[in-house]
Amino acid sequence: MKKETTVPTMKDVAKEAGVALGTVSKVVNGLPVGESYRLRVEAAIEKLNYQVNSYAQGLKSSRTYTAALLIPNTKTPFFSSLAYYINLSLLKRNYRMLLCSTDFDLSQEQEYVTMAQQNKVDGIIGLTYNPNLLVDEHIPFVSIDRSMGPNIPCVASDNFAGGQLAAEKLADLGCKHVAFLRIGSSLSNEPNKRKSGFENGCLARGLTYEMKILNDGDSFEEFEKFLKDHIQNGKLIFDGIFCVTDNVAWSVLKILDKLHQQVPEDVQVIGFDGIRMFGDQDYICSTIVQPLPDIAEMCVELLLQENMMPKPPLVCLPVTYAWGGTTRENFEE
Amino acid sequence: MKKETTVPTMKDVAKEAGVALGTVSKVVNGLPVGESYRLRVEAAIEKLNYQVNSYAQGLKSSRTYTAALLIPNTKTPFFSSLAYYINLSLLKRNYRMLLCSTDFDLSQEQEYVTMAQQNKVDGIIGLTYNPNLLVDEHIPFVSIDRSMGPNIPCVASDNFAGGQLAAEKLADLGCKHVAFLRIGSSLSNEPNKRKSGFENGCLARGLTYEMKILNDGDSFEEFEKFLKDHIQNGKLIFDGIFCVTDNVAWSVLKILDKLHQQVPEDVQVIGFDGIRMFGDQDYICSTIVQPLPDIAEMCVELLLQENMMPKPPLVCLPVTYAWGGTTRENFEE
DNA sequence: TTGTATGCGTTATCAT
DNA sequence: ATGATAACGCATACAA
Repeated sequence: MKKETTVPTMKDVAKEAGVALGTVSKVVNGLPVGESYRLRVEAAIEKLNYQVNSYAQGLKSSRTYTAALLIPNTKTPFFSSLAYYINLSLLKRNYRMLLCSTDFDLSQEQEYVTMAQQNKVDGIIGLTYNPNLLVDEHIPFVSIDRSMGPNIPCVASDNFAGGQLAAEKLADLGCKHVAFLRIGSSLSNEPNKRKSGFENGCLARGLTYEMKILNDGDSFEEFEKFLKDHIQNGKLIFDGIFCVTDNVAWSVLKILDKLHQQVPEDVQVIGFDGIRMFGDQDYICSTIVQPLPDIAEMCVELLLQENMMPKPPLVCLPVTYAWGGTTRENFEE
Repeated sequence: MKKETTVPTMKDVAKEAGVALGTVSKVVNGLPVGESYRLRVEAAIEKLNYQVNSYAQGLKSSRTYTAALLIPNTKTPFFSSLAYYINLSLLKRNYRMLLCSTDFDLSQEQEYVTMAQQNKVDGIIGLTYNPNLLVDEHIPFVSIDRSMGPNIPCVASDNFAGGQLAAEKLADLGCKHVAFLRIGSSLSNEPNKRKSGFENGCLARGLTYEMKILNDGDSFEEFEKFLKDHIQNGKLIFDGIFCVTDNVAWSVLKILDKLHQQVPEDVQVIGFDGIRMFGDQDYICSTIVQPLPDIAEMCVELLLQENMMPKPPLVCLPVTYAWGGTTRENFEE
């Protein structure tokens, strides 16, 4: 009483329908075939519950209709939303998504790329941190947030404009002396431009500013020290703070609370990313929103576009400002 | 000047090394082979930058070392964390993960299952909502949070114990009259047991309670109405509220704030799931924490265990209580 | 239009 | 121990 575990193949279908192998193949692939034959084949497929073996298919065509997404993890809201939208965009084109969490591990990143190249996927979308990442010429690769060379397109938000927008918003809302708080990799990537954009915006709007840039190992307590050092007579000398991410903003909000500074009355805070509670509800803070659906769509588009021709090296997508409770709704003096 | 896009195969390696095809295969698979041969083959592999074609491999062995994860999405914190841990557990066993977001779409769920059965994956882990989901006998399937039949193991938190624990905690913290707020599918699944567990706990500890159970289409405003109706002389008659998820708890907290009820002074709130800010920081509220890493590990273990023998139909994993600011830290009268 | 035959890259079973 | 050869399931060029 052994359970028959063999799955029916095209050959079985052909035998069942009393037609040739090739005919079945044509029916399966929607190629023209005699009506009566088609019906018989379809009946046989139904009867045997036949499914094409995509591995045999892939072996022939070297197309797998699968793309790999390399991101650090899916726990962090930004990455998990990104994964969500990229999955959606891939699905729209009938592609499946292989998810590869790298946990910021550089060698893991390389391993995944190598793995992905073993003909398992048609292309890779990667948000990676390994500056020496080796990726084969032959496999389509699209990078997020970091330029990886002339032949690999990079998709990102317009981080510079985002920084600028933050400065402008703070100015619009009445700020005079602001701060920029940053933590991040020493790696050269697109999000680093938030700083320059912010400086630019401050200069343009006559805001004076100070910066606190944490090193890789530092904890958020450094921010607390920094802010504490800038309190005079119980009052923070900044009336606006731009944080490099919503996560930083959120930590800063906790610190400000501890230091008895009212937000947004005493000091207004703007973050970056556009993280929402539970993925789709309120914003955590006032923020510069990254256009995740657009980023995803662009990545997939670039990855799958047939003509390898003119792939742009860098695509920056427009960001928007969203109010999230940590800035004034309107400026009234 | 056409770019040669063909990838080297075993045959190329064999030719390069001057050995037979089979020998290369053995080297690649770590089978015993003459030392000098091995070195020559390895050199050739290195030189040609050869990678095994996993599709050809899969065609032979019908093992793909890939599992599919079916979840509604990766935007919601609970699902995205789940995906993260399952990915980790799979990786530990050298399995890759195909991510399938179903968006709660029942037909989409079925489509994914069918797709997954096309020999693309060795097994499926699914958190699904389609009561009529058809899954082939031949493919290993592990369900999360919902029993799907005698042959499909189901892994879940001990939801009943979780509900009970919530009641006990509220009792321990001095509550007398509490409420249970629930929203969820009418589908029969494990999380539904939170209610029974809570009732059970209330009875055991002499708590009186009321319930508000929303229907599928209802909005959270129903909760607001319910709570407003239970305010007497400006004071809520409940001193404790158990919410079926952290998401509900969070909405309830906003409502309570609007109704000028102090948390946890006037009323204590406990959620369920153990969602943290940014995936790994503070809890959103006091909560019953689901053991996601254990759930993931158990799912993968059950999915990949070789001997198909005695798969338990239902595995319930222990939950814990975590303080998250919406309950008192200790009970003092 | 339909059937037949070959090859995709790998593994495994043979002889050698 | 190594080399040749036959499958694996499908697609396709070619013959009927």
